[in-house]
Amino acid sequence: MPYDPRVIEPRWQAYWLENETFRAEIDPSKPKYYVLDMFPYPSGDGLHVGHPEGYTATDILARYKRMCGYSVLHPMGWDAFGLPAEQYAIKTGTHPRVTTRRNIENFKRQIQSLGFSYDWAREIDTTDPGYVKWTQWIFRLLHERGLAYEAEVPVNWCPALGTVLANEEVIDGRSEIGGHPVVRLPMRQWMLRITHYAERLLDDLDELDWPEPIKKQQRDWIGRSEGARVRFAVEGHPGREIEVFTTRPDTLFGATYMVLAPEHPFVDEITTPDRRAAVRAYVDASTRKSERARLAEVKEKTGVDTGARATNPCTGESVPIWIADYVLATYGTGAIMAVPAHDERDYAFARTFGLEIREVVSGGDVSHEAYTGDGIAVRSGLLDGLPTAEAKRRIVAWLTERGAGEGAVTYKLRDWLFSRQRYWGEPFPLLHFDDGTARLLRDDELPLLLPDLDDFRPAEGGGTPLERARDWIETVDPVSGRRARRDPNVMPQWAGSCWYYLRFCDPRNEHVPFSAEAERHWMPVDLYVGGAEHAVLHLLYARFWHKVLYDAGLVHTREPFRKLVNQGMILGYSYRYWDDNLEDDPNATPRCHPSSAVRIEGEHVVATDTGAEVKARWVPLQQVRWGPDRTPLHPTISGLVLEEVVEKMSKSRGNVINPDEVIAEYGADAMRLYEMFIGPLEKAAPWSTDGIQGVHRFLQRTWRLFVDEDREDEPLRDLAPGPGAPPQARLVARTVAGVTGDVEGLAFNTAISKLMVLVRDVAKEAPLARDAAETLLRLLAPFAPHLAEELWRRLGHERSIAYEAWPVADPALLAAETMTLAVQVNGKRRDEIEVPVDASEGAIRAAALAAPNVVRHLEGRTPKKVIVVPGRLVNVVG
RNA sequence: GCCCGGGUGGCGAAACGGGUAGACGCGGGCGACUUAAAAUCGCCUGGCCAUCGGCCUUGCAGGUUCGAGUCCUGCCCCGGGCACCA
Repeated sequence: MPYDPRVIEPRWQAYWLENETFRAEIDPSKPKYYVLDMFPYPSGDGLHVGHPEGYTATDILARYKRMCGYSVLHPMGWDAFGLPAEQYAIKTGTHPRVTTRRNIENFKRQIQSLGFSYDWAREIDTTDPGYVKWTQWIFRLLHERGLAYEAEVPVNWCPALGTVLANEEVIDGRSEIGGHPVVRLPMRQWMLRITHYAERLLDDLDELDWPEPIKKQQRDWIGRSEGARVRFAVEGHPGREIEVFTTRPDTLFGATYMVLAPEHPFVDEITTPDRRAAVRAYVDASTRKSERARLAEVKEKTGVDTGARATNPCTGESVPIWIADYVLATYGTGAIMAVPAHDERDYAFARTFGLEIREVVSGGDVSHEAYTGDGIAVRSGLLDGLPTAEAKRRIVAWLTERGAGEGAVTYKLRDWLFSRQRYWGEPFPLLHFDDGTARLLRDDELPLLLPDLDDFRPAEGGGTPLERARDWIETVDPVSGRRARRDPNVMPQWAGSCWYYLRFCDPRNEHVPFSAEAERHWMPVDLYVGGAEHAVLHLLYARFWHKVLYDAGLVHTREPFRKLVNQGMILGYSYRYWDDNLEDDPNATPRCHPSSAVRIEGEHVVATDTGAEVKARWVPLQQVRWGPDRTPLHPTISGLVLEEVVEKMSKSRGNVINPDEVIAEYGADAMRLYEMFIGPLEKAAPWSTDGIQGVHRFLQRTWRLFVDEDREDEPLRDLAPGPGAPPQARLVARTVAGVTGDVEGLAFNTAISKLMVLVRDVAKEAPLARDAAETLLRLLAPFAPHLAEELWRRLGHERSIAYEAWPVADPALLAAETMTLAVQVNGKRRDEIEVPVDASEGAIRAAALAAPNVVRHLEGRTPKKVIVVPGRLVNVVG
């Protein structure tokens, strides 16, 4: 039979499942390796070709490590709470549980059809009551440790989604999901005190083998600033002091006014009667203003004078106190000392309102811009003549001595807003009483499950969906018999993904979230692969929970993920043209234009000939007609040339590739191979329908290397016993060494190219030897496991190839007898020489100078210098 | 605006401490097999000039070096992150 993945792949997938080939077991005699994928949200669209990229990479490594003798933990599960199932429920009335179950089944079928070596006995679903129980248990732990609290905070309210969002989920004043407008509103919410862990979250990044840009993003997000807190007495309000945070205490002598955030608690109290109306109007306006509106006005500073004044602790000078929304209530102390000469924002503000700009650090020209660099302190009393660093030290000591301030560290990181006004999430495991107290549920009361609803919209009057379940919300505490209310909020989707990697260690435990034994054996995760979009969100939250669990003695490592790799996105080719049917009228007969006949004019795109505005249209990949020279053409409009664009796959662009179709046509092994061959794992690259042909041919060629398709009964080819001819054995050894190095370095694309060379050349000169054949299959097994298993079986092996030993290259075979050296004359390659590997430098030099093209290019000159680079080349300078 | 990545053939890419630029694959060309096509196999395929051969070429312009895709300086373009954080 010719190579037919449709027959052999399902057969081996069934074999692996039946035999539990990939069951992970604690085996103290072996080193362990935990290789983890970021588990997916099982969406209704099913898998797209982007998912299997990371999954294939981790699978290759898992299979490789098993063959190297590791006990490998390689699990898969579902991050199954989330918005889409809930929105689908609102539209159709289908319970999210039903949608979720259906989507999981589809995802699982698709993932299994790729032949990944997951231990399915460890499958996790974050919506499963057996999992929710422990997510709630960990929330209780956070609460017990003082890390969960309720607070009335200004939140990011998204009216379209009907919920609040974490700061991290708001991009440019719009929701990350859907791009809906977000406004600031004060609301009572659950918060997690991630800020308590800011320092450790920052410091422990150093020990992690993560991409530097990701670490930097986390460092920037945490945003540590070193400086000082300084207290300014408010005049006429004895005992009242405004505390500010500054990174430049050395500029204190240049503080010519102060600014409070409009939300600052002192505003009402200190505002003078004549300023009250103006201040109140400004505060009202700025609370109503959306984050987006505030952002749009960054260049124009606004603010009002409160009429109050404060005393500069250094100069004793009286300075005015203003309020302005360029000072953020949520950072530092919500108040600043303004030093317009040395801060760009204060400078702009001072210019707008005619406030004094006083230079206290030399080095710039403050008459036309703020000078923010270091310099020598001037007009600063005790600091005069000191460089910036020294001046900072001196003034902090001075302030500390007088009790007017002290050195301080501040972070940009805010506490984590942890409640959502939604249905499909984990309920908070506690009861609220009328007196404002609350009781966390005990172990035997967990999990607290969601009530059933048939309407999942927010309740009337601004309530959450859960408030529709009156008899669930209104209850009686079985412990005290008191009337109680359940919390109407649910946890955000991040909750489940904050600890799933721990549950994978011991997924069916009913008594604890995971046993100490399992955690101690498997943790930390040795390799974690997923998309870079989780750089701050998931990865920061999970690290935070992990540290809390560490402090509680439940895990033994400070960090959960030792090595992190971000796979690049798989992009798609889309095909574009333009028409003037701006209203999308289905009955219109629009004028169509190729991209070569339009131009961009500001925000709009117009046709070059008429100047009429046009709109982009996409032709789905399957409908594109191919002209001569592979020119993409519109399927029906003759002569309309389409523009090929590489972009993110999306339904609207018609460039989505369905893995099911790829597998049906080429098989899972080809799909796996192509996903890896397309380029380096970390890099984004477009999926090419032609490209997969190349790896498919490689698999067919491999098949024919073993199976004689020309004969009627298609037998296995005769294999020469033993290691084969020396050149063959050397090629095999070189490939073993190369592929091993590439796999260790996650360079799967080059590993595959080396396998291609091996298959191409291994039987070129001599018939295939048995040792070479078996080594080839073992090298291929992690990449194309179905084909490798099938041929391994046909070679007469009873057991799966999955636990065969990974081959080791014989060093004797790696060493060649002669080597070819390039010879350059004045840096340009002119000839090459063949010399024994152990040739002396003198012999190499002589051979190089004797090479015909070298003689010719030297034109009789005596070489000034001959550089011999061992094993590489010779450069003759003359 | 600031901070990260990244620019190498028609395309995806390779080149691991500066040492033969373009491995491997796609696409393309030529040939073999075939009544024919597909499949398969073999050869060629960075550009320019050419008889031997030579010149140019890793976004652009410089520099260091016997030698630069790789190191340094300045600039251009693309992708991502942050965005009044005092």
